[in-house]
Amino acid sequence: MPQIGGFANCSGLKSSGLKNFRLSSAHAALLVIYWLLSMLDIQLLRSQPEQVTARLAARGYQFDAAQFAALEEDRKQLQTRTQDLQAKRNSLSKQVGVLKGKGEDASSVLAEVAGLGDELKANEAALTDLLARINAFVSIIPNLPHESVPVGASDVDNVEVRRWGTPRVLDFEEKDHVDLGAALGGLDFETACKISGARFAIMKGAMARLHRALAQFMLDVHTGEHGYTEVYTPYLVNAESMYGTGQLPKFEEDLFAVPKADGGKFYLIPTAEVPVTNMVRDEIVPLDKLPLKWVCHTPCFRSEAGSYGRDTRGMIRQHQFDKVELVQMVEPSQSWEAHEQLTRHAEVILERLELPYRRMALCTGDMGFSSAKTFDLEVWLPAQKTYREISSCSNFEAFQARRMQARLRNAQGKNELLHTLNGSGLAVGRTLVAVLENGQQADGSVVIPQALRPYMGGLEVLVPAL
RNA sequence: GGAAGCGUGGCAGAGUGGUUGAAUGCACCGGUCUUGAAAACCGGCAACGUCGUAAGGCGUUCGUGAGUUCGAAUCUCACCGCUUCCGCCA
Repeated sequence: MPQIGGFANCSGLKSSGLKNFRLSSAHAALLVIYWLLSMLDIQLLRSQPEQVTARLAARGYQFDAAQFAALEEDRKQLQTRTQDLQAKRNSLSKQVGVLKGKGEDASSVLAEVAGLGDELKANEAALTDLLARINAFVSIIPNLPHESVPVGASDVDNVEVRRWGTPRVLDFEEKDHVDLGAALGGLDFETACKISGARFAIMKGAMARLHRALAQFMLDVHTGEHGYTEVYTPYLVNAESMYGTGQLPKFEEDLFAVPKADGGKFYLIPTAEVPVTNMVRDEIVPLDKLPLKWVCHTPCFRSEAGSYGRDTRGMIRQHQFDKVELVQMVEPSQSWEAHEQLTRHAEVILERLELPYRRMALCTGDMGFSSAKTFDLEVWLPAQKTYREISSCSNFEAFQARRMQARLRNAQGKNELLHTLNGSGLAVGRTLVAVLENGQQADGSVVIPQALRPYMGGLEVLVPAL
């Protein structure tokens, strides 16, 4: 089993100064700038602003190159000046030590260094402030799309890459999973609404078991056949982790937060991507441990702010849903091959479950913030007579790794950022929906896919209660 | 919850105000020797940032942050984490 040196040591280390990302002190800001500067390579922003601007424009982000250049100009000047002053102070202080060591008078040197104090302090403060502004500017820039990503503005410009399976032609009026679930007596949204609110579900009996069976099945395939190591992680994480994978600082409103007694807060994970990917934060992974391949089954919590009115019926869009997540950390040269493999790993689940799907290459305008390229897998839902997203498989290249300072030691003994990838393999709730709707029969019963039957005690059909 | 202690480089472990970015050992890399390997010996070996075409210079970092000081791994305060003992609970 892969092990990463030292990550058991969870003592907070460099990160606790970043709490809530409020740059409350000079040093915190310096740390942010030194450790986490940008999700994009800052050198690239400096050396090729035109290309960066063009590529970001393709995904609908307006990069203000002129403002960045101005900030950089100021930064360069201030930083040089500050470091000169620091160097002077250091060397004079050393002289004091030498003189005192020899028992000589150091008062003239002391007077000289005292004169530096105010200017140095002012410069340091100004630099801290400027670096914080640059960081704020740069940390909300999304990743650059890979050159193979189709250019487009929204989901209508996504490109279908392949298609598997043929939707059944039903000779009866199809039901959606809500009606099927109600008739089967296993899906209950009303009671869930009473005890929690909208966008929650209760599953009972064989339905609950089917849900569990799906997760078990997925885990078994990924661990047994695809070479992933199962991992169990916290569901509550700190702000640094959310920052590392890119949910913060930009998307706080999508998250649920839990206050802590000390005034800080935990965030509920919106996906296992967050805890799993952050396992390598501030780590340097030896080459021979790569690739790291993790599979993780967790609940996911999303506020769904801004999606009022969308998918309000049924289990498609919930505040809480289960997902089996695939995560890989690989050498940079391997990440595109890994992206294809990881996507296949998710597709295999759909095929084993006999669910028709298609693979979509997301266009530049529809991709997530951190992604360099994303394939969505969409499963056929008979009741909606359309394909709906059930998995999203992304290569982030070094984007997340840069923020997390997740590195590998290469063959030359040098540290370099590794590449991170992840994908749903699959979203369990939506898979349940797909199994119900695709397996339905005229009498409202649902045929359980062969692959799941061992997990259902041999049960072949879900039958409506009379 | 009460008491005590600890947090230094990949690891172990020195270091209590002044060329200490940090002794020493292990690990690792290169070399000598050897038919080959081991051993022995010699040499090298932190990260990040920044300036520079480069060579290299400079800055920051000893759990995190704030302070004292001309100067902090070393002193003060707060916080985080870990260990041990007692209590409590399973």
